[in-house]
Amino acid sequence: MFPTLNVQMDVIKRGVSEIIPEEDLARKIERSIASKTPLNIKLGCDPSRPDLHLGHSVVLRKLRQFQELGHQAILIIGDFTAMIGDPSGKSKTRPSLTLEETRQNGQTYFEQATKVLSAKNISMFYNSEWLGKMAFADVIRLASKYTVARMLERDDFTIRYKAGEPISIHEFLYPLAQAMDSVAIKADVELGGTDQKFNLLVGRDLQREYGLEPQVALTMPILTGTDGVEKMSKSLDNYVGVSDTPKDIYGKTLRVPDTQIVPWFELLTDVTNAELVAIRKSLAAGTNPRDVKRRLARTLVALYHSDDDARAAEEEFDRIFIQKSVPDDLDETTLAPDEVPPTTHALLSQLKLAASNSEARRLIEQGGVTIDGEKVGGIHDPVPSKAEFVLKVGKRRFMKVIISPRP
RNA sequence: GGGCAGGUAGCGAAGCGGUCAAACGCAUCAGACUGUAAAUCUGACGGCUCAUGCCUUCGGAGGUUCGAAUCCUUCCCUGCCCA
Repeated sequence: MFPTLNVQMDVIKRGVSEIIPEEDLARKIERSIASKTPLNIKLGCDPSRPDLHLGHSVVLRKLRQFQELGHQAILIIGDFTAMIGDPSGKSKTRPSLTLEETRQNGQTYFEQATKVLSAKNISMFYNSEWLGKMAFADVIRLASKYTVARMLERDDFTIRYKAGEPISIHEFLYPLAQAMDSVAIKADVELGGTDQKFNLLVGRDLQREYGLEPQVALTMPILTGTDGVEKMSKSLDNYVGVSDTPKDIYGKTLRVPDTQIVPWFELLTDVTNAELVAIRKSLAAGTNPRDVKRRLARTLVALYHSDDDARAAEEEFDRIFIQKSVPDDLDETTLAPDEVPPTTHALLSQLKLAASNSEARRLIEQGGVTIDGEKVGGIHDPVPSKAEFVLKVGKRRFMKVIISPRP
């Protein structure tokens, strides 16, 4: 029923950052095999940001591998914490959500997560189920099980404390709340990014406190975003969304710096370890990284869409960037003749291709605007008197403008 | 509760009565180069304007002044020290 220990460990260890402690994991797996009982593999999800990107997929893919080995995936939607609003990571306080919003986001999250996860061996819980029932006395009891000094060990807190940045009391409660989730569902393994290490370890401590066997903490590397520097995140706009169109996945992937090719292959695709070695070798031997990256981009599109989409995305990309032609499926706008402004400059802001008139002026002055391939020379240039034309703004914003009377 | 230091454009950070739409760095956008890049170079980077210029910004609200991001009052927020 379950693969052997060695087979399982091989699969599980690929790409991971740390398994703490590894012996415990081996022991749990052995027992699972012997008793024919799947392990509970926990993953906490933040419903305040339900748009999943490839960064999330790193951990989700690991969870999927556990599923394929026959174990039980348990998604915990952190609706309770989202309702309070977590300001951690200093800057802005996240908006608090209503119960309905968290449910809705949770549903969205689930839908997107299942693009990666298997529909079998999966269950989902909202942590308000147990956290919402705790009385203040329970919370105090919970808080008494951990000390300030140990909390401050967390890297994030240490840094902020030293830098004189604010840390709210309730931020100390988040790791404890997350740990309570592990207690509630009796997690055997909890997955997370390396930035979750502390929280995952608190889970171990708390499970012990509550008389359970501690979970194994398994951390995955943080995926670097399309800028090749920062962690992939929506707010930095260096992400590739799992719901992005084939065109976007392909284009964004190709824009990633070459240094990310191997890590992305390792963390985001199913290429075998042997292939990974081969890819490394061929890059070292001087293969044009572009070709390897094209393969990466195709692989990713195929993963979230289909092989056909991958091929189409590549053709489209070549058409736009190599042949400098226009894409296949242009956005179109139809304007009645009396809606057409006198200048291209005005047209840009009217069509929202520029955020403001100043922005439109800048784009034109800097030579970033073309009409049917002809550069727009000045901000007073009139809109061409054609029935339709293609407006290109910057490198990749296109709009087909059709001028015709309203029916 | 008391003392001190702070809150400036997306972020970081100068400025401390006029020459401030506000230096500089990062991020961003456009152009050149290229492999689609990355790196590099050039330019832009509050809004309106062909332009001279005008309008709205320096935590909030008042005030002093011909003139305030800069001074005063007060309120809010943050950090540190003392209690």
